[in-house]
Amino acid sequence: MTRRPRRPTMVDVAREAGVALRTVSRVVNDDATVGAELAERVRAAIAALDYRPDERARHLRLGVTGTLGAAVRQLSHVNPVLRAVERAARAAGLMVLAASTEDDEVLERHVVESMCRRRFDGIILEPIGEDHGYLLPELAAGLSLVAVDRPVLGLDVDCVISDNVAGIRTAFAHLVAHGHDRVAYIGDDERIYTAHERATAFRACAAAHGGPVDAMVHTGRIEPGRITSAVRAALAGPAPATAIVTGNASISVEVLRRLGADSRKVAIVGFDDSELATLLRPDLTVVAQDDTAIGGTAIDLLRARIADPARPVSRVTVPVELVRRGSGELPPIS
Amino acid sequence: MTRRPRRPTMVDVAREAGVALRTVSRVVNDDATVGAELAERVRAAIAALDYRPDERARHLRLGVTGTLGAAVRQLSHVNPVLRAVERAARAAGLMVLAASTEDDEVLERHVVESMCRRRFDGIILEPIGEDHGYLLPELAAGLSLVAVDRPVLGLDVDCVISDNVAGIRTAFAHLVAHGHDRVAYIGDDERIYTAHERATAFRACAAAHGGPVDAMVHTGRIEPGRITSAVRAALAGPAPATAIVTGNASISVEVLRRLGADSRKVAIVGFDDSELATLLRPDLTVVAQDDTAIGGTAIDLLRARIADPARPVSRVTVPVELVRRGSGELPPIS
DNA sequence: CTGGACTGAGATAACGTTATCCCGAAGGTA
DNA sequence: TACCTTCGGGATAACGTTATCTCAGTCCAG
Repeated sequence: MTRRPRRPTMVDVAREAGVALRTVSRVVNDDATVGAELAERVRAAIAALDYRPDERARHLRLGVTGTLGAAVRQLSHVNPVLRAVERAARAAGLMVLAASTEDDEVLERHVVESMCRRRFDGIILEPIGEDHGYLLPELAAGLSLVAVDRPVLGLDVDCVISDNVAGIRTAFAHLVAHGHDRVAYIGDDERIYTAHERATAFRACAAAHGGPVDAMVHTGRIEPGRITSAVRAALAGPAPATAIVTGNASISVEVLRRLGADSRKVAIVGFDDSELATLLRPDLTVVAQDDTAIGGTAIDLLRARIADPARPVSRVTVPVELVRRGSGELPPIS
Repeated sequence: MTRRPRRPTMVDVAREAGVALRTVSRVVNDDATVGAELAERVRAAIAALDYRPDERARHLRLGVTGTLGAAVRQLSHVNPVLRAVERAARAAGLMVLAASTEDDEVLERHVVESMCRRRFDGIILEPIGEDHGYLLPELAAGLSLVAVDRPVLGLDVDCVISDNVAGIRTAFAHLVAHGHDRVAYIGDDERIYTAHERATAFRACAAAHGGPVDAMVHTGRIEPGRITSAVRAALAGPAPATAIVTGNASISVEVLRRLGADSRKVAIVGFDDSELATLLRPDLTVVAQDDTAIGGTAIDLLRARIADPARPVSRVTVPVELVRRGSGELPPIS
């Protein structure tokens, strides 16, 4: 008795049913050209042997795998876009298999190359880092890739991104409309593309509105100490900010953590919606991304790219929406 | 010119280098039995053609894919166990590819069967629902599977689960030690195995401690209305609870949302740690699962199962830990 | 010198599918 | 009856790897 029993193959089924290999294949693929009686015999043999087709062989022969890869920063983090991607792909009859890049350039490369070697039909990537040169030969060899959330720097690749500039503008204008004159921005490390784009947009708003710019913008890595000092700096001095715009959901959490009970005294508009937004009093006003649209568009672009590798590259910008919940409507207290 | 250029294969490399196919394979696999000069020529050809091995063919030939599947409830939810699984697998040189089951039995089956047809070496599953009969033929055919978080009901399958009973006991004892006599439990739908196990453990604690049991236990689906009435019921009446144990992280959030400012008046111990736990005042005392141990053990079990399909099934229980943060140390207020 | 052990590299057969051909039987018409 | 078409179904060749042989050489002992 062998330890791991060899799985039955089409040959086994064919022998069991007393037909040719090709006929089994026909039955499995619902080919109409096989007689009813034979088809029944084949199906019986399949059931008897508990035959399961081997997709590896199928994919090898077909050339196509019906599988999309998703290389995201952290699988185990909240990622509504990934959920939308899965759903859209499922609706299109494609399977999405995901892996984490853990914000590590080396790991990202490893993951993407693994997916390429496995000949996934296409890849959805949340790109990290600056150097994506390793993608060049893969793209040349026919890899279909769509970047999400950020573009692939230096490469002409399809991507779908939120309208960060409009989001920041909306947040800023909203606070100004509620009487705020001194608005601070606390954001993530500007080496991250999205963070940089948002910070830059904020600087432009602040400059256009008049008043100090650099003194109101605090960006850098998400570390407890940095956030604490950023909050302190924003709210201190002779002309403290009366409102804060935060650069993403994690920053919002950290800022709220620092503010504690003081969060009622300063107006806040956060970028990115999150579960916590409705946990606090007042609830958090946010600039929400349209996750469903982003995920759906990503799958659309990827399918189009797979269907026609020569089609022109498209970079889609998805609108964002201001969700008023109270924290952004507080009046200035000085 | 063809639209999608055929990727170069080993045959192409062999022709380019003027060697036999087998020699290319040897070079790719770092076989020492190939002369330095030839190896160099082959490597040059590989670089010139931008050759990338096709894992599909490799896996088909080898019989093994070096790939583990993870079928989890929601990819895009916080899931520290999944992260630990990925890391442990990576350390073992295996790739983890994950997909969501979305708490849908039909989808779970679809995902697992897809992974089986792709001949993944093994699968980590967060089982949902009651009927996992579809797994039987797969297991018989040699599928290696490890269940995480909950067992596969009715099937004798490896699994690794947190010590829910000990966790509830610890939480209960902790509150009693801080002077609480009337402790309520608000938990998830008991059709979910984990929820049922925790609720049952709580009932046992309450019964052992004396006093009402059923009146203190509120379980059901996570819906705003239900949580609201559960909280109200727990804190109302002639003998209101002075402390609450919550059944999981989502319940904790919802309960805290309902309590609002009142959260300072009732002691709370939550099951599952989460990011929000340190957002509020006082911070949330929780029974934390050892995610790293769970994920690591799951991979260990899976690898052992793959190596020896005949080994006895093991069901591992991982200890939990009480993390004191303030909310569980509040004195009773009546 | 010659025979055997060793060594590097080439033919070739798998792995489990699908697709291309081809053939034999049935049916219809001249 | 002979011929042409139709159609179900069987050989067999891919798909791109790896593994098992086999076989020329080279080197050294007898």
